[in-house]
Amino acid sequence: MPDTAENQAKEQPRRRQARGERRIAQLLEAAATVFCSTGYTAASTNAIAREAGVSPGTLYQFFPNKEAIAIELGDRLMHEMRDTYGEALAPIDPSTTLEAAVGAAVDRFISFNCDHPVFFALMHGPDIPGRIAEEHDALHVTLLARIEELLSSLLPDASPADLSRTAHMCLGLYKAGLELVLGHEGAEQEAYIQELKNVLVRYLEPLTGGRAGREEASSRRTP
Amino acid sequence: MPDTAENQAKEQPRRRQARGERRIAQLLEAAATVFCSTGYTAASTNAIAREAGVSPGTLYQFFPNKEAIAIELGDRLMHEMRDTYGEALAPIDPSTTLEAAVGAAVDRFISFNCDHPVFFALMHGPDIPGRIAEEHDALHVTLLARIEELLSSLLPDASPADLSRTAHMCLGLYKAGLELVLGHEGAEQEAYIQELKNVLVRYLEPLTGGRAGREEASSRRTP
DNA sequence: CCAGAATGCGAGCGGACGCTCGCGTTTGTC
DNA sequence: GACAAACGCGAGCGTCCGCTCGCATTCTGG
Repeated sequence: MPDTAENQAKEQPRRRQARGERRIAQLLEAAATVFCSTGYTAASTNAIAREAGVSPGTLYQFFPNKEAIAIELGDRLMHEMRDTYGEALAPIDPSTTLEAAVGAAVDRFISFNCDHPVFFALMHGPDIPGRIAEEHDALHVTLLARIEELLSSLLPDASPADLSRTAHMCLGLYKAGLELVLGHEGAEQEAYIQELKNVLVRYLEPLTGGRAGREEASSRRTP
Repeated sequence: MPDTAENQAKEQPRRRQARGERRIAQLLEAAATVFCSTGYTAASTNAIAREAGVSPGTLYQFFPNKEAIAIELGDRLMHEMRDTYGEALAPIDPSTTLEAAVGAAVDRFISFNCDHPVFFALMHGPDIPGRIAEEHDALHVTLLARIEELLSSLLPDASPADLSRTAHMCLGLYKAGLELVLGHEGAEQEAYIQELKNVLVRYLEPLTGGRAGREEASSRRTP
């Protein structure tokens, strides 16, 4: 069964011109701006269209409804996020310090969230509709699994329940730190990043029993 | 100038019957339920009235608008909160352990938030209108000042900027832990409370330089 | 017991917002 | 150049929701 017009109704039911792709990118960028400043529910499709400099009708030429805009935006962010956290959490190099590992992971995640503030806005609102929440949960679960995997190499004698709880704590602590980091700029922002790293390192350090890294007493005070 | 009908227009412009006070309490309770399950913006006044078993008109007999409901609810929570955190953060007893001080404060705050889940719902939504955000900010600032005061006795040689940053971190960490605590029940919830305490103690311990409490190496592992 | 105030009701107003529809314009294809 | 399809527009439809209004019922002071 080759690609007839009927059976691919869900994939690309419509042939896009280059202009259309540009409009889509433009609309997604505008949506990101509006979502960032007002949140998902409070953002009106008319406002998004206005921000993009097009009419409401044009917006609905490319998106079936408001939710689809957030879905598509979320999808694209997810892909970038997967790349980023792939880089951020992949190396389980046992020769590195806990401090260095945490520092690298935090730096990558923070830079991603600073580059895409809409990610935080979309994932933080309690008002997001079903589909986005599902995707968020999916990413959340994947992230937790990855963190658990990393932690298991640091804490081989922890029970699965403890491991899961510790992973949840790490992610929650990161989110809390992220909020503070995004709320400041320049030197103060850098200071909060360092504090976040301190929190994570000091939280995890006593759990390792001196297994990871050579220097144990190196993260005492912020220089 | 005694209380004529004109000059007290903003205080009690209307004499309430006992029935009215009951209705108000009933409506606030219903509002708390609805706010908890759907958030502020998504909550409709008709839904609140329905939850309370009264008509929309009756609701507007006692509240001028939707915002006023949240304001009043917020005000009552604020008062209870002030009492609670007054108890929770008041004793700066220098003879107690850092661990004990953190543990006591966390326990009191957690129990307050568990008793009034709507507090978390109202304070966490990014959709809250002006007045509530103001009150939230006011409480936030007061809390931070209180935490800073406590920290200054623990870290006498820290700069004001460091003190403020540390206080912000502590509050952020607490919020993160609270979210996890509220998301679990029973033994798992208790475990998260303990983890939250561990995070705070381990974060603050290295900063004290061994000033508070007798035992320094007592909070290593969760029993 | 009665006048007036407080309480209670629910249909419905006004406006905002998601989304549609008809029609004109641009672009790709032969 | 001609035809179809994709693009673009903006007035406006349907709906939902905060809130009002007129009227009935219950309470309270004198």
